[in-house]
Amino acid sequence: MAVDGKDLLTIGEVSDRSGFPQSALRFYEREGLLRATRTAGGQRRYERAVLRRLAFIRAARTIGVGLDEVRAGLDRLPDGRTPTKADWTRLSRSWRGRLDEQIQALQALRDGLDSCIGCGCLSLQRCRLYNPGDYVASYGAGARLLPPMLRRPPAEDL
Amino acid sequence: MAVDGKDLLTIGEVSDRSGFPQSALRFYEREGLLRATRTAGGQRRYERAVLRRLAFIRAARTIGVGLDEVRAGLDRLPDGRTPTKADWTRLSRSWRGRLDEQIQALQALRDGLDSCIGCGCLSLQRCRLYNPGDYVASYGAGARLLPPMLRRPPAEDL
DNA sequence: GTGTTAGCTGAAGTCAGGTTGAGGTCAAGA
DNA sequence: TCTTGACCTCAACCTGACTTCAGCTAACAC
Repeated sequence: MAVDGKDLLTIGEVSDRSGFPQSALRFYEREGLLRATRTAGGQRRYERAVLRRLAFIRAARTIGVGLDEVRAGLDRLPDGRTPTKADWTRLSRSWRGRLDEQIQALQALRDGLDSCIGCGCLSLQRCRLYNPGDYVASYGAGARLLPPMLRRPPAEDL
Repeated sequence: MAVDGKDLLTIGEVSDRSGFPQSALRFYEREGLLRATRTAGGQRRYERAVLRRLAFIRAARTIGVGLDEVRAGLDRLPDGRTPTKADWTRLSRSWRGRLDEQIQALQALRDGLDSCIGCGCLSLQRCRLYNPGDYVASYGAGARLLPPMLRRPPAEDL
């Protein structure tokens, strides 16, 4: 494990410590989100800093940031030196506003639903749930507001 | 349009009035969410009630309900008679709780982010953003909390 | 040196929720 | 009747984020 004093990690170790499957780590490397050195035999060896990078990726994915954007963020990290806390903080600060927007969008939806429950309208013209606001509507018909991970199994009382 | 007094709608009319592309209407029919009668020549003719059904589908999709679950909901509508407002209300009431849960999950995420910003930690062990609560975590690694439609283009200050 | 476990690649598959295209048919107005 | 726009089917394709598989090699413990 501790090889020539450099303490590099195998893909299995990175997988165990980060929780990402090895397949995802290889995928992220292909996609340019991670880098790894190789042994003479071609196996990946990761620096410890990759764990922080993966933490960033996990956090970004959790709030719905796409990989393209994650890559863009990671690409702005300083090239030569190991990123500092301040670098990571700068990166994550912009998510706060994004999350706020997402919460507001959902709350608007809920309010719309409240105005529908009881009237049973779901009117094509008037219902706020059917005709969400501009922000939501601008993404076009059929778009998904919420992802699989927040979906529950069908409610019994439906 | 008004054929033998029954006032059936063509797929084009349903598309125009509902906002769903014709391709989606055909897809929903294949998936068992809609039904249509056919003309002698095989063209679809829809009853007006399909518009309300589509309103339900649109609303459900907007809050992130998958088609499987939408179908399950629609299947519970009374078979013989035209659904009443009360039927639709019953169907949509259960979404309220779901939306509340979704909003709470996002708020928890935001609070976690707040505790991270400034410390720049993103610690694998401690960071709440990296290790979201049980509800979220139970959906497994790599899951997406938020969908494309709530994603903004990359922020300039990232 | 041998066995076991871990790792490699590239291609293909998965899932949802549809869209797109080719090639052909129907319905309605002039 | 003719024409033109609307409609039909079936199969293939799309996006995003990965996973899975087959067939093979590396690393390490004994």
